[in-house]
Amino acid sequence: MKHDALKIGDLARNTGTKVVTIRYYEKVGLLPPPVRSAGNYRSYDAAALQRLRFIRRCRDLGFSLKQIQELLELSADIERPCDDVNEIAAAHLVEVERKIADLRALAQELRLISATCDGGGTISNCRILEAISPD
Amino acid sequence: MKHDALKIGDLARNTGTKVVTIRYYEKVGLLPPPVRSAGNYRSYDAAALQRLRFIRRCRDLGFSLKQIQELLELSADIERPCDDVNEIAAAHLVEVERKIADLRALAQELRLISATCDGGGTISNCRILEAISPD
DNA sequence: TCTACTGTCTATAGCAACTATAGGGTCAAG
DNA sequence: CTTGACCCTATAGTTGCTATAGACAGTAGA
Repeated sequence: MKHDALKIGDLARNTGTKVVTIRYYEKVGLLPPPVRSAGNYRSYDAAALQRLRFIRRCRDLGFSLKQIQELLELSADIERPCDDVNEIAAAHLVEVERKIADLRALAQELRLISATCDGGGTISNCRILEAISPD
Repeated sequence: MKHDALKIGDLARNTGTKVVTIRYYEKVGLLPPPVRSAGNYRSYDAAALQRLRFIRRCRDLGFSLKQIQELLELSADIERPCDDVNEIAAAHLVEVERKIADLRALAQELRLISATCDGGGTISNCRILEAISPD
């Protein structure tokens, strides 16, 4: 008795993923092709659900599909040192922190630029465009 | 005497843009097609250089090509109210600030996850993978 | 049983903002 | 007159999906 035969739509609802996205994950090799029902429908088991949940969680954490692929491969090989996982996470953190720094500088500049607008003028004497223009 | 006949490579060096990217900007309508030399080379004038500088500056500020297109169209019409420009800049700022907030939450979670690693273990008891896994 | 409706299937094209590659033509210097 | 740096077009690839078309599967009501 297969109590856990899930259709793609069930998987989608259970993980907050769109059906097309699940098929896309399969195409790029993140999800293994599941068995098919008599009517050629994809039929998933609990392991697939678990795997997709992991993928989605990683996506929420900002990992790229490639990084997730690596994490999944690592996690399949229980002999591998844990440090490999930590390395991926740490590298990602560095990247995220760099992005934050960039965006903060950006926001500051945008605030300055916006502050130069006294409103009511026309483009011909727009201070914002001046501020954006180089030189 | 055309003192300002620039080839695409000159434009590239002067703006820190790759040659292919300049051609791409032309294809998508951000840069007008320039006149061509006898040998069919693109020949730019100072105005084109100025325009490309503006585009690159906006890209640095994180504006999308579509937003830049709007800004360029606005700036061509000197009668338009300046508020239109401010609106684009303000909307962009909101977006950037939202992105920063998201990334900060993310970084915090990644730091927590990474902190659970005591190193030297194997995947079989990897705390990071546990931390990432949903449920 | 028919029919309507929802869900699923494949395959293809599109999005942003480029980057890379192939296969050629142009131009200045040695 | 050949080498090398530059330029040309056109096409395909990248990331992570989303959208669309046209067809089949399964279910519930009339």
